Amino acid sequence: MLRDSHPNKSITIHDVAKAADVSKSTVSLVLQGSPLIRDETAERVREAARKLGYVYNRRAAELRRQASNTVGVVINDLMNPFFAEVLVGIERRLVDAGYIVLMAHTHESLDRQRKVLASMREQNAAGLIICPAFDTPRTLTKEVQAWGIPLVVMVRSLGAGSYDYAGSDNERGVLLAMRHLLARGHKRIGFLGGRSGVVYEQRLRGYAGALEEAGIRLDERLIIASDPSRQGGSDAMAAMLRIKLKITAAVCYNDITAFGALATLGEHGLRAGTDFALIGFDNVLAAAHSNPPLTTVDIRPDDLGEHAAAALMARIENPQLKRQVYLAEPRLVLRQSG
Amino acid sequence: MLRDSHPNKSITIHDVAKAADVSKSTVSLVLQGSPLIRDETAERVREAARKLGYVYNRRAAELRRQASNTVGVVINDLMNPFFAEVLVGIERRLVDAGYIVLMAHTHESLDRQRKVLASMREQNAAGLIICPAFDTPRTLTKEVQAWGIPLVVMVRSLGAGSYDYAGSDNERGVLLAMRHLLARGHKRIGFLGGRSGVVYEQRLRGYAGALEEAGIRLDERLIIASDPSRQGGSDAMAAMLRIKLKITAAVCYNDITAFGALATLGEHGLRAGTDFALIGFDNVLAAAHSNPPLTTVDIRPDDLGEHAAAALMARIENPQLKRQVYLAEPRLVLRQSG
DNA sequence: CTGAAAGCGCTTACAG
DNA sequence: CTGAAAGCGCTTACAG
Repeated sequence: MLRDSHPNKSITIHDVAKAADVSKSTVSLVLQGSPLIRDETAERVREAARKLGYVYNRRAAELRRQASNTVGVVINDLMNPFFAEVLVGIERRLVDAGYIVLMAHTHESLDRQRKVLASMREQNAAGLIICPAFDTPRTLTKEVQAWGIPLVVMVRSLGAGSYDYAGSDNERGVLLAMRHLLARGHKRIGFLGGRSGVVYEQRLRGYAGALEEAGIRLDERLIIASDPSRQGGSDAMAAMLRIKLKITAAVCYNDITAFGALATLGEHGLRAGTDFALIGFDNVLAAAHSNPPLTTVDIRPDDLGEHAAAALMARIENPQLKRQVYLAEPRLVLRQSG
Repeated sequence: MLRDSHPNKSITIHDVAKAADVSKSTVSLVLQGSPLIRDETAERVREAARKLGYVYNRRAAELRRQASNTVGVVINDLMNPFFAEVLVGIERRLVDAGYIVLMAHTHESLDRQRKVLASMREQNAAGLIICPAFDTPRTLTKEVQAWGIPLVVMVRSLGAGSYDYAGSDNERGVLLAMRHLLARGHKRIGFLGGRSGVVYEQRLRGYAGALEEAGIRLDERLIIASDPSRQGGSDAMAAMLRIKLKITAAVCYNDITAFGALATLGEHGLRAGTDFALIGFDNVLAAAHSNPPLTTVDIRPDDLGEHAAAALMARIENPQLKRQVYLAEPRLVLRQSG
């Protein structure tokens, strides 16, 4: 069987050199497209390489050059389409620039996060993009920087510090959503889902700010915490309906909690947009096709990923760069739910 | 700034050896936990390594050992949560076994697929898991095998051949869904969404088979093709409602097309489960929380990913293994939509 | 324009 | 139990 023979595993520039009757150096130079080599020689070398089925061993080259073209990206919740879309953006930008991505999923496990980070370090990653798991110690950024590896933190800020960051203006996003609801005459507006973490706090701040702006006193009972998941959103909406506080609208922690809320509304014979106004956050692809389509705060997830990647590459290019921060400017997308 | 000094980049076993006053060989042996080294010496070496902040350079080791602990996985549609879940399963299994994953996204682009595959080859991947982009030539498996790289194809079969494969019994899945609908008395059942590809053909075969089993003539007009996306499902459902053929139920190409269909139904004031019976395929996480919750064919996406990973590792261990095929056994999950 | 030599950070026979 | 030497597949001064 072909796969047993590993036919090309043993073919190196040395073999190509012999075949083309030149030195290893010449082969290497040709491979790098160096203008130092005469066209005729170069062609002969390329021909030999082709004929032998030579495969460049990039890792060997990188070892020698003390370089790396792999970037590690660690995601903690790929089941949330938001992160899948961010990842797509990151990957696209990185691959276009000639990098290749080492991807790891932590499932919010600090332990796993620690392990994959160490692993990526051993793999000599040129840089790291990480959305930290919940409860990640803030010292993480300093730690990674001490490793000498360029880092960009995304989505979940890790507090003050001199690390690069790509996220969104969460406070303003919720503020926009709230203003919209307020302008439509809603008085009793809930904040649905989510429970903790910086993102949660920032979004909640937007909620509080909008209320204050409108001169409405914040009623703690209208803030219904839950897991930041579909199930959580579903449960939170059930709780909201149960407490009967004449809530007529809600902004959700994120789109997936909103989807869960939509499901619960449906089970109660209610429809967002007519019986209740519901707004999500993120604008994942699915938001345009939920039932009903979700009004939400758009922070362009894939674009966010691209910015994270761009920041990392800039940092790799120039470690001296001053702190880079990308904050997606939120934009309210009106659809049918609210 | 710390990141500029790359403090550990230069520390090698050579430095550790000097510090511990032993040879490089000894350090290497200690790092590998060899029993050949006296405890006392080993401890001294470990201490020195710790003190110096030594980081193992796995790639150098792999170059020397002609080994690799990275596995490439190429996905073509990460925006479909099905693939995100499959990827999670793959990653989990692989990382648990000590591998690290190189991940690439092709967006159904053959060109990109070719590039990332070549890139993974240069990176000396120990194996490859790929869900081929649409229209991938069937020769791909032979090509990759000729590279000497263990391969498992997932989800989209590439025809007959001696490659390892992880997918699902699509025909039977749809058959189960159809039988359920038929048993509920539906006569005019549509097949919604999707357009081409093996998976499409297999699922359609299940549709046709069930009809035949029930003695119902297949009416081509009830097969409404579309993009295999939410938008496609939405459009397909709109078309289905337009043609007024008294269709009372449908099975969808997959869950995301079903989600789109749900949205269209909602826009028409209809609700799946009462006004129309709708069944999806895949059972992505979101299916449990759509509005209404989606009855669907469960093929346990993350489990499928784990099986793909397991098959690859088995192949890496033993290239002589006979062909491995994992076909997820579909199971109908009854929820509210149908 | 091209070749010989050294070296990237490891491991692995081979001695002793 | 430990060390000296060779080598994995490359690149890069340095000669010529």
